[in-house]
Amino acid sequence: MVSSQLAGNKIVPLGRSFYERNTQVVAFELIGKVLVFEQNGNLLSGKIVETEAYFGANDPASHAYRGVTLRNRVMFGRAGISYVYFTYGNHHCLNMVTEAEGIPGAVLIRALEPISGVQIMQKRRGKIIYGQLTNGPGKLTQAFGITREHSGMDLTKEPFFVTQNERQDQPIPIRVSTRIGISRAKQMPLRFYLQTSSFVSVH
DNA sequence: GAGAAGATCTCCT
DNA sequence: GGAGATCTTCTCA
Repeated sequence: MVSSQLAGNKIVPLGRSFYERNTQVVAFELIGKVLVFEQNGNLLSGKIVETEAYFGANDPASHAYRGVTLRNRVMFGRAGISYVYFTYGNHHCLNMVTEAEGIPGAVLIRALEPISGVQIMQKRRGKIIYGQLTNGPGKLTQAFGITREHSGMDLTKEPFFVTQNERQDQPIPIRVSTRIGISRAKQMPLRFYLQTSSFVSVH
C-alpha cells in the first residue's frame, strides 16, 4: 500500500468516532489534519487549512435544510462518509459527513496545503503557481481529481481518508469567521482556518 | 416541464 | 472588483 507510509511515517486513518460528533467540533479539529487520496498508484495528500460546518434543519445555508433529497441523502447517513456535489456548472465540493446517523451534518473542505503529489496537482490544474493549487473548494477537488463518483466513500479507510499530522507537535493558531459564498445564514461563525497558512482561500 | 438559484473560478477592466 | 461561464438540482405550477 502506497498510503501506509507518508514522509517516512506510518499513517492511520481517523476512526468513525472522530466524525460522529458535533459538526462544528469536527470542522475545528480537522484543521491541521492531512487528507490522503491514493489514486492509480499515486499518493496525493495535503494539510487541511480551511473548513466550514453545515448543519441541517437549523441551518438555511445547508443542503440538508429542507430535508432529504437525492443529492444530499449522504448527509443524513453514517458519519465518516464523503459527500461530493457539483455546483456552478464547473466545480465539485468535498464534504465529510458528521454527527450520529440520521442527524444531517457535514464539513466542507475549503482549502489544503499540498504535501505530496504536487506535480499531478499542477498538471490537473494547469497552473505552475504552487500557492494557487488548492486554495479553494473547487480548486482542491480539481487538483485531487475528486468528482461526484467519489461521493459516498468511507473516509475511515484507504484509499481516501484523513489522518493525524505526525509533524504537528505544537498547538496551531486556528481562527473562526463567518462562512463564504452563501446567501443565507451568513452571520453564523462556522468557518475555521489556519491563520498562518497562505493557502487559505480568503483572509 | 420550466425557471431560478447556486457552499466557485477565472478572466477582464 | 465585477461579471460571465456552465450545468446540476430543486421548487413550483
